Amino acid sequence: MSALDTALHGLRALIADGALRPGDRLPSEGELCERLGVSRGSLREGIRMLAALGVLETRHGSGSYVSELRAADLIGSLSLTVGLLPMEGVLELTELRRILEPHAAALAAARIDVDTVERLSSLLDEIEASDDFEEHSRLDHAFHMTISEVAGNDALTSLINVLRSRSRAYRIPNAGDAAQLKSHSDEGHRAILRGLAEADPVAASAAASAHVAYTEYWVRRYSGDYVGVEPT
Amino acid sequence: MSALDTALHGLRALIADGALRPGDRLPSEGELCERLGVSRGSLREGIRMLAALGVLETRHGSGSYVSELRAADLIGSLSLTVGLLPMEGVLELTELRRILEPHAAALAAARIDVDTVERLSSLLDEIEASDDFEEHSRLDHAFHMTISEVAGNDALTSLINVLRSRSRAYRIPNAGDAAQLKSHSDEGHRAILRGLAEADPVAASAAASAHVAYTEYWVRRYSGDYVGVEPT
DNA sequence: GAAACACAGTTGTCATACGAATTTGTGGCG
DNA sequence: CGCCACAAATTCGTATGACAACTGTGTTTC
Repeated sequence: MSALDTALHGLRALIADGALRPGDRLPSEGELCERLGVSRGSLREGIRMLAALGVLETRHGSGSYVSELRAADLIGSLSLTVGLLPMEGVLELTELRRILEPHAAALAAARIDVDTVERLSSLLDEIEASDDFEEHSRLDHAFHMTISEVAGNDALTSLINVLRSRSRAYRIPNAGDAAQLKSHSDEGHRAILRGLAEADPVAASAAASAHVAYTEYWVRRYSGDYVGVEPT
Repeated sequence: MSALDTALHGLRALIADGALRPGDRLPSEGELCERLGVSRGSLREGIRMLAALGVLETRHGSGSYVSELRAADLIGSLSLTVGLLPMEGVLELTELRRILEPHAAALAAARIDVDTVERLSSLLDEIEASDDFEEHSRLDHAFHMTISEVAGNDALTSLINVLRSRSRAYRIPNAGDAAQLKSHSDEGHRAILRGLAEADPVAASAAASAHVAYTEYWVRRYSGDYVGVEPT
């Protein structure tokens, strides 16, 4: 077993066994080196790996701490890497969105309150008025994230966030296509909001499903492997 | 910007910009240190972080390589950490399973062939005959993974695998409860398989949904926050 | 009481050295 | 020529020492 494995599994075991709980501070690097029998370099590599996965957080001059170990945070650690996926991988993720986003919309429809509906509505006003790509992307993201937050499952929200972060990065080069996409997207948003406002999970879910499917259509179209007819 | 950030973002940029593609070997650590202007220690910490996230793979004496960057692999990197989640987090994940597994079952029902149905059936024979916890757990896992593989989306399979790996770890201490769980679980498996064999997505999905819900019932029951009546 | 300071403890970074594994080059042999 | 054995070079793995940067705390000073 390599020194790195020793450090990694040693640290993980400290948490798994309950010796270290969320929020706790780890012993200093020097002490951990002695206890685990590895050099400081190997130990630090192990700490970094767990930090990359969202399990540990290190503060310069203070120490390393066990994170709160929320499912949403661990899932969120993927956001650093999904941006590296090639196009084929993005389609797999879009399929996951097609499952999760309608579900989130249905849950949200059952739980949403009037104030949130109002906030989403004014968000759509802004979106429709915006013609700057960056701003539009930001507002669009806020709209969808608000919905999944209302759904009430943080892990679900985080997962949707990770999945969306990838498709969101694309900018449609053709101006005509971009305008068509925006127009259709605006309609889709209104349809989702109608479902939410009427507390109709089926309608909200169906609208969200159509919305993701439309996104997927454009991803396929620009990734070159599109086969079929244009969506209506 | 810290040296570690420099190394991490430098490496990530090499991949994001296309200078390094899946399968490529990275320049040696010495050369990367010069190019990025950081020490070998800091560089290695960056490499380890990307390795933990499934983006890089290092082979002793040979070099570091860009992974295939499959969505399934990146998602699979979570399996090291989900085992550390406290019980509340597990319930969030079970809710995700309640969304994903029925969907996978529905997809599988539309795509499954006779041979696979036969294989699943004999797998269930083994499961029902088994009374060893470890073996039962392994076979149960094989049954569910086969279904999600048939569904045809590797990212979905990997995600379900990660989510299941957590709930699977629990052993029901009470012998009577364990027997009841197994009996009910066996029935659920047969119901799912019937849906698959009849190529009935709705039936398969409903059976999978009930199966996950039953698991969730036991998780809640043993985590102490169960409120409600027993499932039928 | 509040601000400024000094100090100990901790992580961040670098440089160097050597061990361990792989890859490559080389020479000899059939 | 093809193949094998062996040595050399390359590369990652690990350890050590040193110092900078930062944090938290207690103390001094006004």
